[in-house]
This record gives sequence, structure tokens and C-alpha cells, in this order.
Amino acid sequence: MSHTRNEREGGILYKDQTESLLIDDGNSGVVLKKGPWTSAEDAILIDYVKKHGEGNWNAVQKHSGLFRCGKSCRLRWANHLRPNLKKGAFTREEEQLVVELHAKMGNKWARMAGYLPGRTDNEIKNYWNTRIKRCQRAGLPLYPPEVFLQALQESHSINAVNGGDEGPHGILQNNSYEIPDVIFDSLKASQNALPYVPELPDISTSSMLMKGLGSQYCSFLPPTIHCQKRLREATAFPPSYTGAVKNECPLFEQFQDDISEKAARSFGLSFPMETDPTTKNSLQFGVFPGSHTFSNGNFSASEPALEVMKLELPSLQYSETELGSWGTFSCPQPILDSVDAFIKSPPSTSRAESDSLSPHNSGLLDAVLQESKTLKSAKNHASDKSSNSATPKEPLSPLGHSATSHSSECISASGSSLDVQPPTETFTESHVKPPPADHVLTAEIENEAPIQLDGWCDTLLASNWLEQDYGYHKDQAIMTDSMATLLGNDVSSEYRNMAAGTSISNQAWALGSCAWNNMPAVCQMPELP
DNA sequence: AAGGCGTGCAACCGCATGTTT
DNA sequence: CAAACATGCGGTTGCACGCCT
Repeated sequence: MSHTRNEREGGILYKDQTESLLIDDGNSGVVLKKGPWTSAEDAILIDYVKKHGEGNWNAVQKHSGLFRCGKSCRLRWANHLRPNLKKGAFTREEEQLVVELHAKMGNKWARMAGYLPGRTDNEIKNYWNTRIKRCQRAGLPLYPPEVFLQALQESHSINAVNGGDEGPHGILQNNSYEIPDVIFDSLKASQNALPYVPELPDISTSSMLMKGLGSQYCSFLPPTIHCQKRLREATAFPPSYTGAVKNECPLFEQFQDDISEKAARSFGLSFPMETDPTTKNSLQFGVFPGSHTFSNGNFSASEPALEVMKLELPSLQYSETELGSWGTFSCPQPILDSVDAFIKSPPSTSRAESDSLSPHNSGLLDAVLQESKTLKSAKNHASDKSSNSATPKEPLSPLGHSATSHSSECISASGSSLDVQPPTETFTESHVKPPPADHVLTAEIENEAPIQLDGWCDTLLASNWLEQDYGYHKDQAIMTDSMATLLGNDVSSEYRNMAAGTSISNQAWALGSCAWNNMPAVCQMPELP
């Protein structure tokens, strides 16, 4: 690098810009420049776009003398030079909208950008990746429970009611199977703070199992991008398939066939149908091609609780929005302070064994759990857990779909942040293209019903939630039943068979069962007919 | 004060899709 | 219809900066 960022921004070049990486474009003999853009290059590009408009980016180099490839020019313009770009940190409203959109769209950054005027896909992507890292470190769920439950609820209703007739553009389709990762992230994080953990004979093994659980049971379907890629690769859809799951991912049958295999692998079991020893050898505990760990690239569902977490709050920069906006972790400042104090001086208690066995026990979650008990008892006096009292929860659920949603304020005054045409950026340049029409979300988004959340936070955070209701002995069927609810009975039968036919450790099943059975009542869908 | 380290951002890369020839 | 070209998208990488020790 020939200059610092500030120097670049100030347009000051301390060294000749020709020191930047130069590449031959391969066909014209022109040497194209790579690396950071200079202000001079920016000026050239801006001037070019003013004269010729957007598009035909490859011509920029030819006509302007700018030694940049077309892609680079387009990116530079789109991300930095075009008018009306917002710079700086995301506002609270934007953050919330990003979370909400990601819960529905997955890693569709460009589409998401259509809902965030002035923000680029790259910006959103970077923000999200940053958020993921932060959440992973903190062991926090990516999605607020509101968002998760909404997606889960919608996906289930699609499956059960519509019988899989949802069109190919259903926003939630792909992601509805991603979202349970949130649960497992939380549970895994909580697991590390749970008193029973030290009783596990081998925490490393259980961690690996949790990796498998996290990446498998939470990502049964390929993540969005892979489903999409598979769709692209698919030449034809299966002529007949039932259920929304298959409909949502036409290659689901193929995937379904892989479920038991993958799950078995996630438990470290050999799979009798394995035919490719090369592939087999490449698989590790709970990690396999297509798992969320690697496939999604930017989100490792199995990582958070398993890494040595640096004990810090989600973000100082975003502390209010990331903690305060998330119902689960909407802790009063004193609590955060106590957590912070806890972090800074972790107690050397009798939990040494636990800590030693669970190196990822952050202490943060312990503190949160402790506080959650307090909050829980206090909350029980204030609200009926069986009802959804939107008003009192409003401060805790800024992402809820109430009329006062911040994101609604940000995007639209119509009540739903997603029921509007993505804002067309009002560029001063007439050449600027509007966002694509497919930014319009489908009707199911508009019809989002209020989601009952009471109980979820408590369940998730209550430190005794495992002790009081669930143990290792929980029947394996619980897991499969839960999976049946989510995926459909045809899928779960695979799991039932697998569970019956294998010697999967009680640990693994208990952990999975705990995860699924501690979902709030609203999440425990009735058995499908 | 200096070095290490983590974080955030800008830019690149590969691939897929759409359009033109 | 196919090849070439253009564009868009998502993932990844490299670097500057700031914080911490």
C-alpha cells in the first residue's frame, strides 16, 4: 500500500500511484490498475459517469483513460461515488431493518440494499458480517426472537396450511431453515453456562456433537445461497413433491436423502451408504460440505460457543441497538455494567471444573443468566406469559411488527417496513437505474401476524430451564417430533429411523431435545395431521 | 512507547445471469 | 442457437486503524 486511507481520502498521494498493483487485462495489452482508488481516479470516473451515464463500464477505461477494469469502475461508483450514498455507521433503524431483512432474505445483500436507501450491498454485507462476528463472540443469537419466531411461524404455516404451494419467490422459504441456527447459537452459548455441562463425560466431544447439532438440526436445508445455487444447477424440478419444503427447494428430495447421512456424520457415525471414501475422509465431526459452517461463508452456526470467546459486550459501538433492541438481551444498564464487571473480573469459583471443561464459558452468559432469573421473577409479576402484550414489550421488541416499528419509520409509514416498493434512490444523475422490481416483497410479509414472544426470552435465558424440564434421558423422539414439526413428517421419519437404528449418544439427543423442547409454546407447533 | 492483535472497510475474485451479436 | 460480452451478486481477502498489553 502506497498510502494510508486518510491520505487517500484527502487525495494526497505520498507515493506515485503507479506503485499500486498493475495487472494486464489479458486481451488488449492494457495494464489495469488494482488496489485502492485515488481521488484523481474518482474524479475521472465521476466525470465519465456524468457525461455518459452508468453502464458500459468496460468503456470507461477506453474513453476516460482510467486504467481500471469495468468491474472495478462499477463497484467504485456503486459503493462510493454515486450520489445519495449514506456514509457512516448504520442507524438504529437501519440495523433493525437489516436484521429483519436478513431473517427473511438471507444473504441477499443486493436485494436488502434496495430497502436501505443510500446503503450498498457491500456495506450491508460488511455490517452483517461484523454483526455475526460480534454475536458469535458474545454468544448472542443473530436474530431477535421476534424475527426468528415470525419466520418460523410463517414457514410452518406455509408448510401446514398451504401445502407447499408457496411460490418460488416466497421470501421465507429458504431461510426458514436457516433460522433455527439462532436457537442453537443461543443454546450452545447457554450450554456453556449450564450447570450440567461439567457432568458430561467429555465436553470436547459434546462440543463436537453440538457442532453437528448446530449445523445440522439448525441447517437441515442448505442455506439460502446454496439452495439458490442448486436451483440454478438443477435442470428440472422433481415432477412430484409434497410439502412446502420440497417446493421451497426443488432438490430437497436429494437433500432429504442426505439428511440422515449428514446427521449421522454429524454424530461421528459412519454412514452405511457412504460410497465415496474420499468424501468420507474429508468429513469431520459435524462438519460437512453444505453445512452452515462453511457453506454460508459468513456465518458459522457452530462456531460461537465453541470458540474461546473474548468476553465483551456485543459492541460498544452498537451496544444500545444490539442489546437494547433485542428483546432477549434487553438488559438495563446496571445489568450490563454488572456483566461488564463480571467479564473484567471473572470469579474464581467452584465452577472451575466447569470452566476447565468448557473453556468457552464466557461468564457473560452466566451473568446474563443470573440476571435473567431476577428479571424473570420480576417479569412474572408484571405480565401474563400466555398473552402477547405488545405495548409493554415494545421497548424490548423494537423489531416486532408493531405499528411503532422503527424500521417502519425508516422505510415507510404504512405500518410494515416491507410492504412497500423499495425506495428508488433519488439520484441527481438521470442515468441512475432504479432498483429492480423484484424488490417488492410478497404478500406474506405484509400479513405478518404479531408474534407471541413471552416465554422465549425467559426460556432461553433461565438458567434452570434444562434442569427443571429436561435431562439427558429425554426421549429421542422428542427431537424427531420437533423436527417433524419443522420439516414435515416425511423428513422426520428419516430421523426417527436413524435415531432408532443408531447408537447416538444420549448427550447428543438430550442437547438437541433440550434445544427444541425449550422453544416457547408458540414455537411448539402441533403435530401435522 | 512499541508491538500485537482485533476490527472494519474497501476492493477483488469467481461465478451466474442477462443481453447482444 | 451459440458465443461473446456486460452486468450483478455473494464471498473472500488485504490493509489501515485503533485498542490493549
